[in-house]
Amino acid sequence: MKDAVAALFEKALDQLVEEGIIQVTDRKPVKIENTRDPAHGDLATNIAMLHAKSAQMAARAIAELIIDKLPPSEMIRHAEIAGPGFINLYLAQKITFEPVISCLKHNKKYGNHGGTNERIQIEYVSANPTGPLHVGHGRGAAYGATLVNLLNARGHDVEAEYYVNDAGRQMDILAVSVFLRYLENAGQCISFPTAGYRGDYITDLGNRLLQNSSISPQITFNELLQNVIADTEETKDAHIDGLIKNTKHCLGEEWRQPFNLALAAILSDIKSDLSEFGATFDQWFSEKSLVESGEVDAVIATLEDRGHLYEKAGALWFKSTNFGDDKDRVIRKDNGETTYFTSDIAYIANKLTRGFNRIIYIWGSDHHGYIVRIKAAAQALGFNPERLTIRLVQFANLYKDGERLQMSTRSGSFVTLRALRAEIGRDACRYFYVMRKADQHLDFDLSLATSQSKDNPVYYVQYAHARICRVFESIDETPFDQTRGINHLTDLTTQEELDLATTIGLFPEVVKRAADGLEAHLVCYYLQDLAADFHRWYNGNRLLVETLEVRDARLALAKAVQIVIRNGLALLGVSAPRSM
RNA sequence: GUCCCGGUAGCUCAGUAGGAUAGAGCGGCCGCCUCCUAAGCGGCAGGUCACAGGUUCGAUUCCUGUUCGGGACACCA
Repeated sequence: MKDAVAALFEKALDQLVEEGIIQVTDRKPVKIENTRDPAHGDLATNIAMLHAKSAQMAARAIAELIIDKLPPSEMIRHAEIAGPGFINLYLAQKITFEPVISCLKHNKKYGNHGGTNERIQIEYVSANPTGPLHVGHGRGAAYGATLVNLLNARGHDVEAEYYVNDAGRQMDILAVSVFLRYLENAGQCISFPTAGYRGDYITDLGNRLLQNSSISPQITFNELLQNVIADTEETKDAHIDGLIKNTKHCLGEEWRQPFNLALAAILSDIKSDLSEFGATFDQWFSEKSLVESGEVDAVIATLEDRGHLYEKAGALWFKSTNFGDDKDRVIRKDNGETTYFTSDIAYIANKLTRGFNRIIYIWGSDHHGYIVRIKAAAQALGFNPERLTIRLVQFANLYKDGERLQMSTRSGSFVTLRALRAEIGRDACRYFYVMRKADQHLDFDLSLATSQSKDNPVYYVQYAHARICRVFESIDETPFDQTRGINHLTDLTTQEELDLATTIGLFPEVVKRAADGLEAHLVCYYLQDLAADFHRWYNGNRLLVETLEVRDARLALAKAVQIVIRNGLALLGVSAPRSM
């Protein structure tokens, strides 16, 4: 519709130039904007001001000429010059209600856009499977899941993926932690390493290992301590590495039992947690599979062939400084092990050859230093780094009773996502997590969120939906006739009704902007605006009036609001309750 | 030291492809239920958009500098 209006202005401008009335050396495209203030009409354009300079005329004079040449259209009721040279447009009332009709027609698809043929992969959460998800992961999950919905609504072909870090040292630490709890459960006296994982879930896993495994229990903790440096603050890493080495040696093939048990149990917990949270994935990609398939070695060879590697101090380095990084990065340590970064390079290579036009990563903001690095790797492998988009999510700070809660997976004193959901519910969780810009700190006040008070904006939006449902339930005798309602929409003349229709019309644009800019929070603000428009209208006007034409027109408008709220909340993964 | 993110109402925050009188929620004050859910609505008060330059017809928005706050900078994952 805006495009059609813009075309009218282009035509008028063309004519003025053609007739030589104005000379424009720097022609700019016409932009039609929504007005912020109803006093400025429905739409506005600054086209006259943009050309004032090159035409060497006053903006208001140009505006006058343009309005003069504007081709007649039934869309525009009135055009006027305002302020320094804006042209404000008042739409025909019929046009104002067009979005309502469109919304009723498309229903669940209202707000969606046509297919773009763009294949996008989005990777999110990807937390190490070393423990349950905590509230910090929750934000990435909520943000990523909402983006998946938004990008789908935008018409892209989206694939969501979780990268499982099931290889590497952290997993070894996990396995040895479980094994030590196993020994402890078996009655041995152990001293648990400082660098081990300490949560209760580790003890539970140790217990399960004891009950289900076929590990021969002769191994003693003292054996594992052979030649291992003492566990002090300075040597805790070397200490646990020694324990890992000895445990692997003592257990041999059986090492896989604590390892696999822990991985399977924790991953399955993460999967169900995310699923209950409404965060879905098309693919769970294993880091281990990259190692086992030889892709890690292959990518090292490729980098070697391309001349991006060198050796120094016994380690193999990637010359990432050639691609803007501020220092080179180790690919293979002097002890022969590859680093997590090496796997990441193999992973990005794998992703980039799977046919996606665009690859989106959602990372915790503490990873911001890796952006340059991963793009450098992509570039070194011959790919265009522009295909990668990396979005950082600031961790959420959790507050309770005005006090900030400390979180640490290692110490076990963290608050899990599961616990958070249990306390405040999925809806409030999902909404709160994304209502702030992702790269901003989020203070998550548990006391406030658990209070279930009206301060919670999610209730405000849901309440509007529930109210509309109740209205429809209260219809007596003559049922709602949508066609009759649509035919009489122009009977609705109050400012509240016109505002609502206009706001409904903004929804597809909001979806587009939010998807294109990866800004999920826009949906929250939009829904709060829409709900506010509705509550204002509802409060001052009775919907179920005697005159059926007016009643059904109002019901048609209310139904459109209901559809948009439902669709908008669905994007956020929040339910639209029929009653509250 | 280098690099990110930010500084907008008492508080928490929206708002930039540059536009008109800068918005919302909460908190404060004053009102509104014989009526489809008052988990709601209306009104009032509250601002040198951190500071200083620059670009522009026009800057909260873009550029530069300053300042303050948060974070990141491993042969860790």
